[in-house]
Formats: sequence, C-alpha cells, structure tokens
Amino acid sequence: MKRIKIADVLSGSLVGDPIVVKGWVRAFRANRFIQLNDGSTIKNIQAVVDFENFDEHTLKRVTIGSAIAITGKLVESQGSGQALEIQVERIDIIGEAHPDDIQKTVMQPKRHSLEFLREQAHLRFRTNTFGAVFRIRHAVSYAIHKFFNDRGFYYLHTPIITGSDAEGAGEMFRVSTLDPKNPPLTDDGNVDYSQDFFGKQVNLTVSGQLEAELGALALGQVYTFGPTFRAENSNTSRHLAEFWMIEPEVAFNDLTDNMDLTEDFLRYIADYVLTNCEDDLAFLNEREQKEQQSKPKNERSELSLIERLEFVRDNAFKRITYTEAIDYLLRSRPYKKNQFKFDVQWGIDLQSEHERYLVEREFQSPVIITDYPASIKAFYMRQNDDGKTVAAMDVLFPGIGEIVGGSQREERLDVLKAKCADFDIPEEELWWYLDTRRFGTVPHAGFGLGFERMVMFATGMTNIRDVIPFPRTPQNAEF
RNA sequence: GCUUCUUUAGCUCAGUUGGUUAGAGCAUCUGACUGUUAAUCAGAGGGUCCCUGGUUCGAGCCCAGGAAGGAGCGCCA
Repeated sequence: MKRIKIADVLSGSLVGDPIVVKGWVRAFRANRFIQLNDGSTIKNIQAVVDFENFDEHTLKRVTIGSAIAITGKLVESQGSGQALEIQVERIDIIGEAHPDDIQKTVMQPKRHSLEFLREQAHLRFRTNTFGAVFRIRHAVSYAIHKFFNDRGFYYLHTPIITGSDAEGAGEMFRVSTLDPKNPPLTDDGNVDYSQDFFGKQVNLTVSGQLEAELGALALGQVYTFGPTFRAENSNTSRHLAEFWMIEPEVAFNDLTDNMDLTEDFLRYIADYVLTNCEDDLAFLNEREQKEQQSKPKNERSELSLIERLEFVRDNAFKRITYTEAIDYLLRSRPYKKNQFKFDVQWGIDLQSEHERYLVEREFQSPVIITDYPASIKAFYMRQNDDGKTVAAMDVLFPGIGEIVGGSQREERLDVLKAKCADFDIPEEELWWYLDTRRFGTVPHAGFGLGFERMVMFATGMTNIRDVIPFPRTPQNAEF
C-alpha cells in the first residue's frame, strides 16, 4: 500500500479506509497513543495501539524520534483532542532512536530555548516551531515568485561571483584559488591577481541590482532572488553574512510607481501567508502570545502576529519625505525631553531609535520615507530637482526596521557620470552600466527586500538566525 | 567593532557571609496504571560548577586573563 501524507489524511475523507502513514514519533502516551508527524503539516496523527494484543518487542522500539510506518484503519476518534485517528493493525520500525541519545538532543520532549535549538540546527526541523517556520519560509518564497510571475516579471539570475566592487553596499568576501600561503606577487609586492582563476580580483555578490537594471532595460520588468553576501562584522539579531535578497527592477517606473509596487508586493505576501499557512501561523501566534505573557506590560507588542499581518494586508502604508520625518522627530516628545541618543537635524542618517519612534510611536504602521539627502545614499539614485535630495525610499516595519530599500535610478548619463566622480567610482569599472544610459536610456526604479527579514515578519521570530536553516554569522559557519 | 548581561545535571534554573555529602522542575530509566492530549503515581540513575591561573586552612561563590552565547548599538537588507 502506498503511503499517504498526514496532511492529506487529515484533510481528506478516508474514514473507514485502510491506510499507511510514515513519519517520526513525537509522543507515545500510555503505551496506547502514538503521535506521528511527517512534516506535511504541523498536526500529528494519533495512532491507537491495542497494546494488550500487540507484540511487546515492537512497541518497545516505538520511541520518541524514531521513524515508523503505521498500517491501519482511519476512524473517527473517541477522544476529544482530535477528530480522526488510526486503529493500528501493523507497525514497522524504519529507523530506531535510542532514548538516552534522544535525551541529549532538541527532540527531548520538552520546551527548549531558541539558543539551544540553534546549537542543533540539524535537528531543530523536527520541532513544531521550526517546522512551522520553514514551511512558512517556503510559502513566502513561492508567493514572491508567484507575485512577480503573475505580473509579467522575468526571474533574472544575476552572478554570485562578481568582479565589480562598485555597489558600495558593504564589505565583500574575496573569491580566489591562489595558494594563500604563497600567492604570486607583482613587482611592487602586492598579490598578483592577474594569475588568479578569473585573471582579476573577484568577490561574492553584495547585490544583483546593477545587473538587474541591465535586464530591466530590455526585458521591461525583472526580479532577482538569490543569495547575497556581506562580510560586515555585524553582531545583531537582524544581520547575516549570507542571506537571500529579492530585487525587482522596472523600466519606465518612477518613485511613486516603485512605492505602489512595493506596497502591493508586501501586502500580497502577507495575504498569501494568512490564507495558505493557517495552521502554522496559528501555532506561532499562540507561541508568541505565551511568550508575551511572561514579559512586562510595556514591552508587549500591541498586535499579535496574525493581527500584524492583517494590518499590512489591509492598510495603506504611511508615506512621508525625509524632510517631513525630520520635522516629526524635532516635534517629538523624546526629542524635546532629550531622550534620543543621537542628535536630529536635516542631513543625518536616521538612527534605529528615530526609525522606531516613527514606526512604533508616531504612526504605528509601516512607514515609507522618501527623498533622502543625496550624501547619505548610493551613487545610482536619481537626483531630485532640488539638487539636495535623491528619489530614494525606505520601508520601515515595526520590530524589524528597514525591510525594503529602493529608489528611482539615475538615468541621465551626464548626471550619473558626475555622481561617479563625486563618489570616487572610476567610470572604467562601470562602463557596462553607463552604456545602458547611452543607448535608449529610460527612467526606471526598483527595490531590494531582505528575504529573511520578510520571513521574520511572517513568523514573528525575533532573531534572524531562526528563520534561515543554517545561519552564517561572524565566527559561525557550523553545519 | 563597541556596550552590557550570562555560563552549575540532557534542558531551564536556584545555590545564603567563602565552610562538611552542590539542589529543584522538566527530561531519561525501572515499576504501577491504562482513552491519553505537556498523561498520572512511586522509585532510581545522572555533575570537568565554561577554561587557565591566583588569593585562602578552605572557592560554585572573591580576583585576573581567556572562550562561548544572548541583548543593545554601529554598518545594512
């Protein structure tokens, strides 16, 4: 008989049928009730053993964490905790798990701290929490592809190894096949990268944006969705050295079009998760509520996980300019009471405390801040007519901070070349990028979304290391 | 990179002014019970008190250095 996934057993109408399910034992209570999970859903199926008439040796091997196949009849449950259960006719042990060993792992049947679970990232998939997180991570990933595909975007694969270091997005990891102990040297004593694999110095990508622009200026609308690397020594709950980024780029879009696209996109993902991940969301929602109860009242978030997703789905984001944001901050209570650690004045880069004030206190909703001072933004952002600001936008989410950063790109060749000079970027390095401004240049815009930050928002997890299977952070590349 | 907190049983933690044999809950094992839902009841086993050095008659506790982890900040997505 072919195995049926537990998700299909629970959603189907197979009562009375003989079935086979396979999975891992989560609990075996009273020598009678086996809770089996196969990853297809957060729910377990209960299998009821008539142990008085069953081979004792086999039952002894049904331990927590072991993999078994159950053959039996699906019936309506006599107990109150579940609608359906399996009357066991036969148990086959597929893979044993010894309790003494299991006890040392995260499969030990009790609540664990997220830190302990992180130390056993290879086994944490077996827990309810991480099962839910990674099913939702998949759903978000699929929703992103579906959103763009349904709107006629093309998925563009930009390179992971790149020779361009002009993005200015951060420190990069060098890629080389040279002997680190004895590299070839040039006459002046530097490493001679002309003898390296690519004949030049190359790095892991920090952004696919510049290449995505090249695609957009022919295909019209494209997006990238791939791994991204930053060698920054960032030790926070919001940064990874290896993360996934989504970067759409659209020809003929201006900043307002860009904001509209961003809002549609974020709302779509929120809606997709709400309608397709009900069980996992309900579990994470309850988990968060329990955790909130142990916190002091002033630290609790006002909305639950599900309410936050509904809020994003149902409400327009607040849109303000950088200049307005500064005005709000200057009129704010914490500013007047001298509670900000960093000073507020036009021209500063907004600090976390400022962004948090605007999102969590002033507006209590996602906020899009636009038109930042040119001096604190990247060279490719389009200069506004005032000469001081650029057509940039940052989307700020409560609890997460900057989730999206984007801009209208500078399409005017002369302005862009002047910007390169201002930022000390040699034109020779970006000849291919500048070429697009020579041949039928058009206004265009795009944004970058940190995938893991979106998954944090969708799951309510507060540490980014808990939404990627195997996190890469400074001093940690285990598994 | 900076600030700060933490490190004691498999896990989460308590451990008094420096004093004899380091505790609890959960988990595990054994037994009892058997329609359980974090099952229940009884019993048992389980310790490099993060590491190195120092002070002291005596250190889980005090001092110095180091390591690992968390939170916050900076950089950013």
